[in-house]
Amino acid sequence: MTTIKDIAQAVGVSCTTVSNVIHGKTGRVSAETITLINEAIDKLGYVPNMSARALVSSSSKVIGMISHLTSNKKESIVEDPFHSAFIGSIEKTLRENGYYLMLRTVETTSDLMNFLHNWNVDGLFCTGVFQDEFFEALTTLKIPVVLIDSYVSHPNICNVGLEDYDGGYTATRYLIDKGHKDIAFASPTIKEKGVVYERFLGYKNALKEASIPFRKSLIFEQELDTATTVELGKQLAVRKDITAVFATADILAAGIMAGLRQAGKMIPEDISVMGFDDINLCQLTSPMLTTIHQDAPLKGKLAVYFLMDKLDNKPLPNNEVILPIHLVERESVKSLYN
Amino acid sequence: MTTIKDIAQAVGVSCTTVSNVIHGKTGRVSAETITLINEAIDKLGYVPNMSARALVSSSSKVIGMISHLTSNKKESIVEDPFHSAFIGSIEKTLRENGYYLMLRTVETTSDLMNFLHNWNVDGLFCTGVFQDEFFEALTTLKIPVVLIDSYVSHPNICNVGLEDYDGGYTATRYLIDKGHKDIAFASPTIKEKGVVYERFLGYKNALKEASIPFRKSLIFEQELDTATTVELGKQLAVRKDITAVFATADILAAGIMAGLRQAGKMIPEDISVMGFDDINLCQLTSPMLTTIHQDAPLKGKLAVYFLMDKLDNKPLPNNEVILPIHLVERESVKSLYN
DNA sequence: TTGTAGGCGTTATCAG
DNA sequence: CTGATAACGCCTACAA
Repeated sequence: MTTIKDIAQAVGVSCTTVSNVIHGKTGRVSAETITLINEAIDKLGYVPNMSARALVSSSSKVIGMISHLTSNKKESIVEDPFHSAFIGSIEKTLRENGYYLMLRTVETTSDLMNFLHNWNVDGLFCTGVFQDEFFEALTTLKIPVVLIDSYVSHPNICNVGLEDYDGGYTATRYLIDKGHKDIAFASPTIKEKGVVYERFLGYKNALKEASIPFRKSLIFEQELDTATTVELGKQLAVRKDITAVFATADILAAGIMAGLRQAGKMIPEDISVMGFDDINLCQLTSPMLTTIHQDAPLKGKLAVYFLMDKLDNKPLPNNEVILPIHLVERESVKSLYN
Repeated sequence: MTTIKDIAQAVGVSCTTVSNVIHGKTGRVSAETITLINEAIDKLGYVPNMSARALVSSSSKVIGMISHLTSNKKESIVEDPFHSAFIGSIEKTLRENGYYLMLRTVETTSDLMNFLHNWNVDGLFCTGVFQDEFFEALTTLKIPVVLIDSYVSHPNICNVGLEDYDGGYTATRYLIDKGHKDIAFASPTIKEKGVVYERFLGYKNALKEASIPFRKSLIFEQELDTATTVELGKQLAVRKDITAVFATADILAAGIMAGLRQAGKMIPEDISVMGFDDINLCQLTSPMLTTIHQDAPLKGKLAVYFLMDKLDNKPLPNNEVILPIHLVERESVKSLYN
């Protein structure tokens, strides 16, 4: 392990000078010394020790990506096929900016606090946070926090989100335009201030606009694991009063399609299905899934830019970015007007 | 930030004593002091500063999960739907053992070295490493390295793998038993000492055992992105000399099925398809995909156990774990004997 | 049973 | 232009 001291000795200067050169505080160092030092750094293979830096500067270059494990749910953030798509993007962008990514699952608020203190974490990403005690804790932090896919807002906190309401509206409206009136809404638990809630609102409003009465009996909330979603599909198959299903996630939609098929239904002939996210899966199902597209890598990138700006204390016009969605028409929806 | 010093002052003892209590070196501390210290720790909310510890102890509790970006490929580890499945498992197990996970993509060997030195990284996970300069670098490290899904071995390095040969053999054998003789093999580039190579060997040997001549023209190597895999399916559709396809990854198999279908082929009536991995997707395609199952979370867990043992300097009987595979029969393969 | 002191690698402050 | 020196929080001999 080459240290600053080693470089200093090799060149015959003090640690201070070396440190200054490393940090480009080159104003008061002779050009000659600079090259000498840089050569030594190359030759001896000096690499900064981040722990030492963190210790002395109270900035660690560590960014945490937090997965908040509520209650009994055992799955962590990376297991969600959609979220995992932008973690790669986040790591990349972070790296390009000289930061390091720690993945961490926390169960309680104090788990989080401990983690933060352990490493002097500089900033945080969290997904799927709701209005609860955990969120309250987040707002009290003195480090920048970027929430992804959350509908809780606070002056201390940035949000990177999606036109979820629009997504829900667009999807439902599309089904209505195709002549559907009996449209089921399938999703994980609809929590207030959550993404799903917004999409639900979009669904409801599209219905309302078309003067289609909202029916509670067409709302299906359940977990996203394959077995459950397939089961839901089977359940839906016996309902005579449904011509279309809008699922708020592609994996959910795909599971429903599988269940429907297993129950002998044809898609879209017997029943139409729409998804949300536009993950690869949409092009692999049969029929291919019509869905609402969102750009996961871009989301990750923007989240990082946001965090970087906050870390640089740049004044931000607002603390929210909303990414657009658009509909991708494939084969899983049938027009009733034929 | 409460420090050890604060605790010491609060209780009226020295830092040493506090440190000793924290580390359970309780042999030479009075019971009374111990409780006093523990109370203070609770009350003042002391959390160890890992940077400081790392600095002084040359062990950082940081474990790196390395994604090696070869050449022009831009995708990182977490974007692979299969690999991402066990990162969650790795983080969890690591956390339970007091370690922290840093995700990092490196392009060159020196990227890796820098990262390692930056944080005094205690141990490493890498996936998909081949016999190359990067691997050579790995073998020279003084920290434990656990390779996942790699067929390069070295005394300094641990491997967590799969019965890949067996998987290839079992899949092919299954197809043969169903009466297939013209079996295509689809995979990413077959690199020597890679997982895919082993599966390929299994394929070849199953053929040989059944006295079916190996034909180079039935081997298809390409990228795993959706567009390419679908394209391959279409390509396969026009080949009259193929009755079955064995794909070394479910995403590949699913893409092929989609392409086949788009070209008007029925699965498994016209052509049978087998996958590998048994990800959720297998139950969502139509028909559901017959595949070779492997246990991703277990793989992650075992990888961590391996690393922990190495870090504890436990003598290991051998530096390799091979997880078993088994065939999962679904609907994508047709018997030719009907 | 407990305390003192030195040092890990770095940066910042303040002199020269 | 450059160099001591202290400090960050922690651990570990060694002393007491």
